[in-house]
Amino acid sequence: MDDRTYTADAEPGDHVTVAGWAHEIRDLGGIAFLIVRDKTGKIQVKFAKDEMDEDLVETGTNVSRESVVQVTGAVEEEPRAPTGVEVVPESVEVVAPADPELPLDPSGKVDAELPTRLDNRTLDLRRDEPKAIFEIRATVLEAVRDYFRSQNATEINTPKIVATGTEGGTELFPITYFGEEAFMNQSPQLFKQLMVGSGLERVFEIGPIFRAEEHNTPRHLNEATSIDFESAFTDHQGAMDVCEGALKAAYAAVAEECADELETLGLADEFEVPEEDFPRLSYEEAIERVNATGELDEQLVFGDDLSTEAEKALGADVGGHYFITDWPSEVKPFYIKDHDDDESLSTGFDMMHPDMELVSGGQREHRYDELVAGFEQQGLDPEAFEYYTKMFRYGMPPHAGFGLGGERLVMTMLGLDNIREAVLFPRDRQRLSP
RNA sequence: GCCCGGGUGGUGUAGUGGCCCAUCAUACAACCCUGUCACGGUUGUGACGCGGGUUCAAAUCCCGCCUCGGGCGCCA
Repeated sequence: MDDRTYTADAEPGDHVTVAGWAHEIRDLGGIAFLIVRDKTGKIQVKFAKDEMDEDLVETGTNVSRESVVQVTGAVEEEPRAPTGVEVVPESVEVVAPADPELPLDPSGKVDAELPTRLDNRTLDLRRDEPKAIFEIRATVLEAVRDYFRSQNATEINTPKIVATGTEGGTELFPITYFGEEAFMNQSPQLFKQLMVGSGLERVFEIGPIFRAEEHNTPRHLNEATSIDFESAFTDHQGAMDVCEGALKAAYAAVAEECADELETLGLADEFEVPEEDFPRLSYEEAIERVNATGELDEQLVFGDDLSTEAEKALGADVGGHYFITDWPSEVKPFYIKDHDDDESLSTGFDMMHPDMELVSGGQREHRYDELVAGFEQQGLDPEAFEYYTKMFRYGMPPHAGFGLGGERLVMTMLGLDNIREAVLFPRDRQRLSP
């Protein structure tokens, strides 16, 4: 089967073997057409009943839809065929038959709802639109990886099974580890920080994170892909620069390499690579701007977190990606450093898409005494994190970084209405299988 | 965690007390059709999430369960 020809590569005059799925069979009486679909597209196979071997015609026109078929024959130019060429078959083999009743219709004549599609993801991904999303997702991940490498960062992989949580706050999935209590990690935060104090200095990781929150929204997952970056000898401004660069690199790569996929998703005309610098609004400016929109019933005051409603009002007002900086210290976790000249303000930042939060980052607290004090202030036991705090006693440089939600990046980039569209097999409150 | 809203053939739907042994599309089966490209035509197959209740009468109203989606909180 290695010598098969992709349907997109079949040229008139070629003698080929194409293999793929029976997309559709149209029997017009004396003539019938079998449409074979593969990764690259579709090609029509013609059966002229009077002129061809009866068994051949029988096999070719009685295949059930979505069966795997292999067709060998001559490729002919044919203006009446959908792609301008068609295969005149010499042999047709049903490699793997499909049951006639399909749980969803890959030809797209009848829509299926998301849960049905996720239950039958394999069949769903025979359709062009979901397939395009994952081709684009792969391009996004490749682009950010290349970008981080160009920024002299080293790719790392940190443990997903851990003894203690990262920030204490969010719910963790407990597991049993050889009889001991353990958890699925909610973030590589602490480990990537340990690495900036190592000889690697500047690192990134693209990997899964696990959060046991029982939220049920179109923008949350219980297993998500986190795109993390952390660097020694930089501050929150430097981290924001890299964050912005990574996001722009992802958009640029998709614009450059995924024209067909964008076309499939109906985004060819509207897709834009952000060119301008992302505005960096301080938290204080942000709440003032939200209040000025008049969209909210109650005015925000300093110290309030931004509600979903507030985020949307601000996003609509700004109209593109932007940062919110200088958050009040108390709303950010202990490992975020406060400003030296104003301890009530942190160096934490969020990067926002007009529709939702994409990134959270900041300069980290690298001073041992302050870090341990931070643990205590948040009611956490520094002893439990000794593996982490200890390393701050042996020369931990100033550093900063961020975490970017991979699925949210793809979701906002493509205007998907549900984050589950951006994961092959999403894990959410209701879904553990497939 | 709190609060809403749903579950009707394989898939997607219509149907708010009798007009429903349930509509339409697609699928599937059979037949007809020599250029389809959502092929077309004829005939047929196939469903009210589960349990209880109200009523002369329940897909439709009520209760419980199961299950799914969404909003908020929180976050990436």
